[in-house]
Amino acid sequence: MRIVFMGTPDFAVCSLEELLKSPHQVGLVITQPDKAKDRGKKVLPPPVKERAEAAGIKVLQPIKIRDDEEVFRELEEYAPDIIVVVAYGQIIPKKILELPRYGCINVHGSLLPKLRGAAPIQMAIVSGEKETGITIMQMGEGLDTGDMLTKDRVEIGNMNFRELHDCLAQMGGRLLVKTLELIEKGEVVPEPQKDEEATYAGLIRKQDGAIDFNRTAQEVERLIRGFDPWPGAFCTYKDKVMKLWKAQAVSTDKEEKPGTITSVDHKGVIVTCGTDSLLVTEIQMPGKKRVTVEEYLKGNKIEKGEVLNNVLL
RNA sequence: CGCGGGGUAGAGCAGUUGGUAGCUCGUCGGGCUCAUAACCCGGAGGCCGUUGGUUCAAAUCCAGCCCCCGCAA
Repeated sequence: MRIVFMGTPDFAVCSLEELLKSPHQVGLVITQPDKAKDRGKKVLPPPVKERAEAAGIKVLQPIKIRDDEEVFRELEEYAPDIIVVVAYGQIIPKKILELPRYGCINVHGSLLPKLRGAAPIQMAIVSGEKETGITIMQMGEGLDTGDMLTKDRVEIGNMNFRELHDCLAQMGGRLLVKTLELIEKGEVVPEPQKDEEATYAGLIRKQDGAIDFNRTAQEVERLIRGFDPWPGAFCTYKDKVMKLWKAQAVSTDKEEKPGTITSVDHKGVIVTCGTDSLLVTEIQMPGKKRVTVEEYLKGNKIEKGEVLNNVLL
């Protein structure tokens, strides 16, 4: 099939990669404009752009695809059979959705109708789902509300965000190629989503990583794991921001105020939470690297009885 | 030129009023102990990120470069 690919971050690169390996023909890629990110305010191209250019594919980067006439003309001219959208980052107007013969399909990182929205992978971990997966759907006008075409699932286990992200990205690419095959053969059976079962995972902001020790140790642990490596879960220690990167919930009978450190040794630091306690084993202070608590203690001191505070926002 | 912290022994840190480098852990050897991620004794291990400058003398002062990290986006 003649395909137009729309996507932006690493997550989308996997799908593009699989398409390039497949017999399908990707003739045009649309991605977000280059943005100033990172230290030193460097302007960097989105990962999908880099990969597409390496493959010699034409790349368009409209500021607002919604009312970009030129992009629409290019699309008409290329006349794709289908448009594949993976984490593109902009709302796609109806006239583009309806342009290709098979319309637009989207690779989404959750088992719809659960976790519609921008950050399904992090939120699958944070909200404590046992399993999640990939859903490929026919795009409609609503937010991730289109009919579901195919699904693939995976157990979350103890994966952190990075691990689950990479896992789903690859799974998405493979399922995408398989789905295109089914579409060509006319073997897909679109299944409507049950709106009443829908949940949402909105854009994550940096401050969502603020830890609240009044919550249960399990919840805090999931926040740490689900936001690793970005944006990270953090609190304050001695008036500095401390990020927690690895921890596990442990049961206790202590009655300390949440945030209180009740034990410090080479295995880690035990912090009281609203329910149960958290054994923290890997941390990071500002300007420093991530280190295990064991390493941190070789050159620094943490005293029993000190308190980790919630960051005040 | 977005703001800021940092590169010192395998690891984490101290040392910056310039004067031949120190702590904790680890490691190696020995001892103690029923036992030990415990304790005691002893040893090895650093061209102090890199290049150049100031100086009798630089980890320490000055300039450039490389790399790591926090914030902000």
